[in-house]
Amino acid sequence: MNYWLMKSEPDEVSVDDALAAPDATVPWTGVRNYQARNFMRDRMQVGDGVLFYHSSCAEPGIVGIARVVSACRADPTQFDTKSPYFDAASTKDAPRWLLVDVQVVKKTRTLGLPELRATPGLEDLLVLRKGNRLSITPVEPRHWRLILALLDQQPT
DNA sequence: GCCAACGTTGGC
DNA sequence: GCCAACGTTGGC
Repeated sequence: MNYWLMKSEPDEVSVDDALAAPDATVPWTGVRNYQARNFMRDRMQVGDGVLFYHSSCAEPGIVGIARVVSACRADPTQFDTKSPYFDAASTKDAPRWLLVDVQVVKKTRTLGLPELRATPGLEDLLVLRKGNRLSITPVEPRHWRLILALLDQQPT
């Protein structure tokens, strides 16, 4: 059992969009970074915990708890010529890009970056590190526990 | 819109 | 394999 933080731009897929989907489950399309892909391929397992994070928006931060509900498989958008995620160099025999299905367990309050940064014990959370751009990052169990506790409290 | 940080590409 | 140029991410 591992824990992850997964970024989504709410303009594309917000936590509300995911909640509105059948079974509150969405295919995590559009990962086009090898390190993030390899996390899904090599280390993610069904049942892993996920922090649903909104990026590139007015209030970036954690907005929900989710879980991984499928093994990784080929991301169909890489074969869709009309998709911004189309990759002409990928083939169906050897798909380059993968996805997993993610199910929202519950929407939470927005735990924004300033509050995350101000929380003792989260200094090493990868998403807070300067220059971090990875859309999928592993989350330490102690960070996971701390964040879940924070989400149950009022903003500080 | 700006820009720092990082990833990718491609010439050599 | 090196590394400069370029593209992307994402907070502000």
